[in-house]
Amino acid sequence: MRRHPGGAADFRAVLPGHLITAVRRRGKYLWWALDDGDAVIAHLGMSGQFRVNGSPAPSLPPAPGEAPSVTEAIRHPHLRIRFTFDDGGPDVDFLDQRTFGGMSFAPGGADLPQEIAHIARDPLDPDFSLIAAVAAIRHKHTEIKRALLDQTAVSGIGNIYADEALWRVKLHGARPTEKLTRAQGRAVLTAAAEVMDEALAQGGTSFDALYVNVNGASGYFDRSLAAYGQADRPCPRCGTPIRREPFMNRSSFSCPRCQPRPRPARGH
DNA sequence: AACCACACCTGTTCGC
DNA sequence: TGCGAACAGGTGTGGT
Repeated sequence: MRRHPGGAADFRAVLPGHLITAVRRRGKYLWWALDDGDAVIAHLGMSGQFRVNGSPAPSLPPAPGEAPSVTEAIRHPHLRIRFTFDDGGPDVDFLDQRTFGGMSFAPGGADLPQEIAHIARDPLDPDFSLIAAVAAIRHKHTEIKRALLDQTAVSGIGNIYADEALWRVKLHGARPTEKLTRAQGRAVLTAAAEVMDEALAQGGTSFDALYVNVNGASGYFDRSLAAYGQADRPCPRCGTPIRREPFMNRSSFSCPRCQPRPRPARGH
């Protein structure tokens, strides 16, 4: 509840009596649209997950002094919020190990919460405009990978899918956006959409208990990654060992041969 | 206005 | 064996 004004007590107080009428997303944000026009926003951050109660998870006894939960259901060490419904449906749990994720209540936010309005549509959104996204990226004065991670031109792309998309179109992430051709812009965004499509078909990327669907199942797209996390392993295209470079306090992975660094811009 | 470094987090792995 | 450092990374914020 770090971002919810009023904190946990207020969040708990405003929810009862609402009916969820739709579930929507914008980039990596999700929200429940409520019948009176309000919304319940969620972002999974790095390690957040929604779980439908009854799905397998490591169990833990109630904390000392705490009564057993009403449902006698899963007590998970990273359980942060439990939603119960009076229509008899299963509980929904919000779990988060590293707490980069969170939830908040957004009055009037059913269509699009104002705190999310700056997030662009993602490539899988039915209303995504490739033309507009390419124009927005080329308009920026930065490097292509930074533009991909910045969610205001195109959303939904994180460190993994940025590296995979750049590898597919043979571009180094340090390429300046203002010198990117429209064709290159279209190509990298199309590649990003394809990577995300393929990853979704396999249930997501990480084979790890942190990254699961509402039923607790993990994906296995990590076996298909060409560049990300593949340092010193051969590029699937040319065999050159994949390189790892520090980038914004994290890492970038690329093929030194397929994705040569751009020449440093020369002053005149 | 636009861009960028940084804080926020916890659990795991690595090096000494 | 033990301990601290490094690492994983999305986003809001404050500084430039």
